[in-house]
Amino acid sequence: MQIQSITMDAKSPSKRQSRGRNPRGQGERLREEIVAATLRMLNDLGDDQALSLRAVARETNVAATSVYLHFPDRDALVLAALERCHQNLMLAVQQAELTEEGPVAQLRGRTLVLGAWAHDHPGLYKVLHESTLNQHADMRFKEELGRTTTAAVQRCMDAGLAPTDDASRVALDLRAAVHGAVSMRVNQPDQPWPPLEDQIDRFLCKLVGVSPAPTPTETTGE
Amino acid sequence: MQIQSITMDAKSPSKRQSRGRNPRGQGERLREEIVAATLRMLNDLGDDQALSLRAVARETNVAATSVYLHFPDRDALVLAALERCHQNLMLAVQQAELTEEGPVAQLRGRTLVLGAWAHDHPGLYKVLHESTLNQHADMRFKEELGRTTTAAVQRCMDAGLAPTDDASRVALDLRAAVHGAVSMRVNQPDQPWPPLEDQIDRFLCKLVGVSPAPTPTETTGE
DNA sequence: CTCGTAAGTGAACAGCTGTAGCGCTACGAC
DNA sequence: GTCGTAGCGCTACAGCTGTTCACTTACGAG
Repeated sequence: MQIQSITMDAKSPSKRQSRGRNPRGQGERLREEIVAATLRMLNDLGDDQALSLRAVARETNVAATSVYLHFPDRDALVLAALERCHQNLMLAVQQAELTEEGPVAQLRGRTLVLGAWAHDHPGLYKVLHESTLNQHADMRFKEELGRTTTAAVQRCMDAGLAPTDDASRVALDLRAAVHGAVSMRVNQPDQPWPPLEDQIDRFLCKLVGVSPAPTPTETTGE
Repeated sequence: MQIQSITMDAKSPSKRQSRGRNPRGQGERLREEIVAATLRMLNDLGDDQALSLRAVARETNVAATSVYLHFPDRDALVLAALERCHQNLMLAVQQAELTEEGPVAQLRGRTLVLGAWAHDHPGLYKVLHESTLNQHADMRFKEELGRTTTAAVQRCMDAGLAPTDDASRVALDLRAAVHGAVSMRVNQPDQPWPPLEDQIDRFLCKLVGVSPAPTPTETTGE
């Protein structure tokens, strides 16, 4: 039903502020603007296939062909944006890990921040983890998330704060559960979901076997 | 100026088998064929936005305009197909539930079948649960899945086979975890995932608190 | 056989898309 | 002041899309 042909050309009245060209040697700045616009639009759309190179160019106040000065084609643009996007996410997660003390609080912190990030950037979360790009493009950079999660779980086990087990398997279970909880909320934002924090704490408790911070009941002393 | 009627559509060699029109009163049969083609293509694409009405018409060997005899517009077509798709899924789940005995086996059976269905129809699973249609269209028919899952969990609790708790909350946790596990596999099919069955059994055990059938290790003697 | 009508077509409109090739223009070293 | 070139724009092509309207064909009741 949605009409998306709003005739946004608007060529006559407020055509384009021409954006002023960058000074010599600073041509790479346009690349940054394009990536930023791409991320904004991908977040709004929640689907990479729906993003057109021309729309990105319009949003950047630039001719469509100027995008080709920095990216060989549309797919390369989207991929570059997603790689930057993933970097941002990993940075947030790592920062959360650094500000917490103790392996359990660190695992909990990084997981909560991941949930919060998804809540703040639902469209990007969708594109990053649920777009068909995952099947057709090389997104190996995403493996980092799996590795660091496993490491965080392993640290809990090493400290005796979680029952020793196959850390990568436990981490996978946790990741799946959290991704599922986040995905449901991202895809059906109007549903009356209970607090994500509580759900994550339950997953940490039941799947990993740690007792999340506030009430530090001892684990079974061994 | 330019004459643009050069395209010609490849009319001569292998255009269309004409499909033969339906007998009087059987016009609804085309509707079935169109829905079936839509589901096939959605499963291949894994994204509703990528499906074009014209492509569906081509796949059905029918003129594009003939689709409008049965659906008011493209979105209505996709929605009708997804509703049928959901019916099929629910049918499979309910059948699995009927062939099992005992609340735990039933809960396990329905969950495993859901996972198997997603494995067999990855694209449809994506469209059904992860497409942007969820945000823009009315897909309330999906609520059925939540209700029946909660009911299945409740039956386990009532039978004393799972610790009594808020059944809808436990069911939501289970659903989230399973959806996450399935979603990761569907979106990155080339990753080396461990068996889904085992993961589901762990979720049933750790999140719901039941002990899945085959190896009947006793619950902690009480 | 006649003929209303159910079933399906064809052409056209207005818009969108990715991409190629060539053209411009203003900055800044000289 | 000159002038190479970095930084970007314009036009065009070939193709796709959803949707509308007028049109045809063939079935089957009478």
